[in-house]
Amino acid sequence: MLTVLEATDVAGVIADACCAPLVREPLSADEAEQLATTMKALADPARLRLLSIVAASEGSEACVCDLIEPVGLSQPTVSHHLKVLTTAGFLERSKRGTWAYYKLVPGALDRVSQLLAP
Amino acid sequence: MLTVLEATDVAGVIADACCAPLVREPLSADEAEQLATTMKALADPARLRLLSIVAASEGSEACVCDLIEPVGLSQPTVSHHLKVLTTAGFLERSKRGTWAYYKLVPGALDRVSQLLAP
DNA sequence: CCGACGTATCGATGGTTGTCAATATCGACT
DNA sequence: AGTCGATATTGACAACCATCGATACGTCGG
Repeated sequence: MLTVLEATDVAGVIADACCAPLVREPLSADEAEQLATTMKALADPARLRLLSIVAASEGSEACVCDLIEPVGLSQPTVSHHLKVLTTAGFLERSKRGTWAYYKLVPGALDRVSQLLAP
Repeated sequence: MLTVLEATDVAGVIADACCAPLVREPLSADEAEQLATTMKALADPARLRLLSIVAASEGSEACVCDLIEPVGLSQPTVSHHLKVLTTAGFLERSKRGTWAYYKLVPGALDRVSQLLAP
């Protein structure tokens, strides 16, 4: 855990006009490692469901208590997955009172999408 | 290993005009499982490098012998990763003589890209 | 101040997976 | 047939990861 990466430069690689980075030229070892880290965050069914539930919520925002029952996992496990998604830059956390709200980071998914195809 | 999925319907989910499936409505357990399987194939640095090398080759095609040295892994390991990518629908294999050529499946990456963002 | 509640962290555990060496398979060439 | 070269499969092992129960942390209401 905790191979971090920043939210705004999803994998340190930018798509140009021609082609997506993946198919333009061979990835370096470092680039591949970073992209893989990002993809790993999306390579889990629980996390994908969490993302989609958050996305479909009011204001693309949901609190942990609303997420536990839909995904059918324990509260610690849900908390863990949310942390992974946050660390990967897909979600951002804001605490209001006792509750923690998770919100989609605008453009984060789009950037990953752009890395794969033009 | 060997949780398969077909090439042409990347995750059994189709993007519509409005939103990508991921952000449109909550994914079902099955949909999430299938999408996760697809993403897992892309969540490894060696496989990403293999994909990018194949993509950057003549005719988006390369034989195994050309891939071993660039990624710096053993031949069996490379063969394994190529199989994973093929099973996931990203590559297709064609044997010519002693050599096995792997080629990008047109549109496969694009479909995954569409699943993540409009 | 104390109990109740929502959330995060910790420790343990079972399952998955990336890797390699060894071996099998298959095609080509003599 | 026999050998060699390219690729795939097998078996084993270490590292990683998803999950849970137990617990700690913070915040609100009495």
